[in-house]
Amino acid sequence: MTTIHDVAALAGVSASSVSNVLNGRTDKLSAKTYSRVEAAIRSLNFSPNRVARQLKTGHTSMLGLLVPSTANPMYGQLALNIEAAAQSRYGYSVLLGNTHRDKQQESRMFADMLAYGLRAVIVVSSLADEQHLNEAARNGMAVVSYDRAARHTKAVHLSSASGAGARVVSSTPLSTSSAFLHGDAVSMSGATGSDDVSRVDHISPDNFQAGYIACEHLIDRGHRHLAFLLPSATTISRSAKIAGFLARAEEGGDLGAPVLARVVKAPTADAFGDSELLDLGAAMAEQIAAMKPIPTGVVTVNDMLAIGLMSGLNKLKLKIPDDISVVGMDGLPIAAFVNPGLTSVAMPLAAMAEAMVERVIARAREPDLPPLNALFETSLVERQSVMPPSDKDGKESIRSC
Amino acid sequence: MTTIHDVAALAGVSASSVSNVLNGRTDKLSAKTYSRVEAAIRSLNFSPNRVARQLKTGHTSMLGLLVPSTANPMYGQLALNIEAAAQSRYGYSVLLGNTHRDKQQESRMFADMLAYGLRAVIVVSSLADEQHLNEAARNGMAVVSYDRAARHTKAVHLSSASGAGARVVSSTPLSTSSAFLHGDAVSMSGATGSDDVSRVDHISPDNFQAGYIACEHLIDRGHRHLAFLLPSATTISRSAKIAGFLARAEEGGDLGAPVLARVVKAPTADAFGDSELLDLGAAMAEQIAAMKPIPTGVVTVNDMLAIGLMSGLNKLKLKIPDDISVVGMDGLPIAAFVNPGLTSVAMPLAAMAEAMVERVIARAREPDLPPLNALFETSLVERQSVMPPSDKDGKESIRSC
DNA sequence: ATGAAAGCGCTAACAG
DNA sequence: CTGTTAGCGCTTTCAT
Repeated sequence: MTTIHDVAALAGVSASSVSNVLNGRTDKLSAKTYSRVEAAIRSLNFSPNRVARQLKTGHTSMLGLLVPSTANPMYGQLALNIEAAAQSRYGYSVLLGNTHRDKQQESRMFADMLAYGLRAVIVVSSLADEQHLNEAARNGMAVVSYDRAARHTKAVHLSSASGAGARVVSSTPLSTSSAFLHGDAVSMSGATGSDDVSRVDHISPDNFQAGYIACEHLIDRGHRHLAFLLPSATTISRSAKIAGFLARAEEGGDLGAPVLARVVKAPTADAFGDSELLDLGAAMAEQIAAMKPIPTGVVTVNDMLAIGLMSGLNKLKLKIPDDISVVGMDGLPIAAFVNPGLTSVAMPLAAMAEAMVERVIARAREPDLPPLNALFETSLVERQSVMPPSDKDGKESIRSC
Repeated sequence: MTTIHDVAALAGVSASSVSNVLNGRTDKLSAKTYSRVEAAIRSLNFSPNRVARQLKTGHTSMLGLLVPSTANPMYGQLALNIEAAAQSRYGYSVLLGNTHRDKQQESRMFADMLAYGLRAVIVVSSLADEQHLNEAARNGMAVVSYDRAARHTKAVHLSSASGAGARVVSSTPLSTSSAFLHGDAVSMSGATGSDDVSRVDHISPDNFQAGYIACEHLIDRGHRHLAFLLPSATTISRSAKIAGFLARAEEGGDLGAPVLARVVKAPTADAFGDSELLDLGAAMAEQIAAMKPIPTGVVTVNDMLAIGLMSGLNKLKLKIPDDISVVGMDGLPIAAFVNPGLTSVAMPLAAMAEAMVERVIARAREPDLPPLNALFETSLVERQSVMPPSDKDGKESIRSC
């Protein structure tokens, strides 16, 4: 391995001069020395050892990324977007960890990253508890958390360098029943005192809004018997989605027609992780089918679950959307290619990815930034999995061939 | 940040003793000193700085992973499996890079990883050219390449620690027309002399076999007009799949009935990457529909392309499998959940991931290992996207309701 | 404008 | 058994 000293020797200067060239300190060298050193660097094809540099400066261009599972296309896509933004805009590389939403693993990975000298990590929604995140932040990590609705958010506009129309909204516009959200979110800080302000930044789709929109779409199409489907593990984002869903349901249909809205969770014993959402959705079809009255419209907490559910329902001879309408959340590309195409609430993934990268790097540089809680707008993308219910009770309809 | 010296001070010993404890050199310390140091470590919650350690030893527990795009569930899954194996079996972390099959990016990422002191990287099939991989290997990297069929393979049995039934076969059993494979693969080494033995290890599904199996399945079901669909960019693995496909087609059907087999590539101008395979498949439906005679069975180079294709065909009023049968390759979980379920040639992903991790770490430790070329068996998983053709010419059939 | 020297936190001879 | 010493490759005062 060629070192800075080899370059120095070849150029006939000292190591410090080479270092100065490497760091672009044009002012500290004569033009001729500078170019002589440059030539030496090129001719040796020298590239400085980042480890040595990091040991000296304490800085590294590496950022941590913790997701539940890259096997879930949602997180695969997110990882792609984050890596692209980090790489192209800041020259950062990403160290990846799959947490499976396991707190042990997550903590261990944080520790690893800390030991590697990383100062910036992006974490995707783990369980409700946020203590380990705060701890990492206290240890000098810049951490931005994805998919955790903030508690008391004011409208915020993100001054993104790319500024690509990423609009950030507060959760209040839809706050009709935001007490639900807040009531639930109270448990978020766990044991920490209420004034132990979180040192982690939050960037998230507006999950309350997503639940609200999904529910509203079904109601607008005439559905009155609704269900919200999710895995057993509770997360902040899932709670917010439920809250939005229920809030809209409470508002009722036309002329205040009552809407029956139920939340159905997988059995707590379910052994499905984020890599097995499809199987879980399929398995839960029976649970839906057994409900009385059977819901005519169901919204799922994410697209993979919806796709699994549709398949399971199909096996049970329940047709989508004829017998049951389904709306997912995520807006995955693949959702357009299942049959029928899945109507879904899309999240602005690329914009959020950029915002997270920008933010985590900014905070690593400037730890005393005021905390950010940014909620990104979601939007409904309509496909073929929703239609009006065949009759008011959601009984199976008779269709002619 | 607490250092080894803080620990040493607290325990009343020297830094070296602490170091010895950290590295488990029980023999070099008295039992009592050892436990005193351990106590100090615990009480300070000390964790050694890996950067400093790496600078000193030259070793890091980080491995590089280069994939085309984690947005393709195939690679998202692979990333998950690799990270899991690396982490749980060796305590390694994974530095991720999305290459988009771009040689520039790939080379830059290799350089980055080298600068970070990584000594092990796993790369997924980039374009045909392998020079940059060899160069990295020459620079002291252990590189294992995924999804590149080896040229002159002898049967190899992988002595995997997990040994979970991962059977490794050579490509020769199916070599009826392996000349095709070899002829194509000749371009693989590019400008390097033939004796410049590749220093990179190869682990791959048996792509020739996969193509062969897919074709055979269609032929067995009575199809005689076949097509093989793929993106414009040529890779080693794609060539091998085509070769297997054509080889089986040449063998013909029952009693030597001739089989018409055509290869259809996306227009070279296509702007679709690994993140847009679904769209590409959908877009290529027209190409298929316009073929004369129209194929009754098509196999695609991967599942995402197949799923896109089915959707596109569907829009063209061509029913799957009634009008056209489709078989994909990869065996993605999601393929079971589209409608109809996609018949696909599955690759033993987890086993390959483990083999790659094991191998890349082994070679990093022992650079002079003989090169490995392991081909893993593929297998057909039947779902609902294949049925016998409705008539010999593949004309659209009339179905009664 | 340039170089000498110190040191980031750790490990590994080598002495004692 | 334990401590002293040197040094991994780089950056950064501080003299010159």
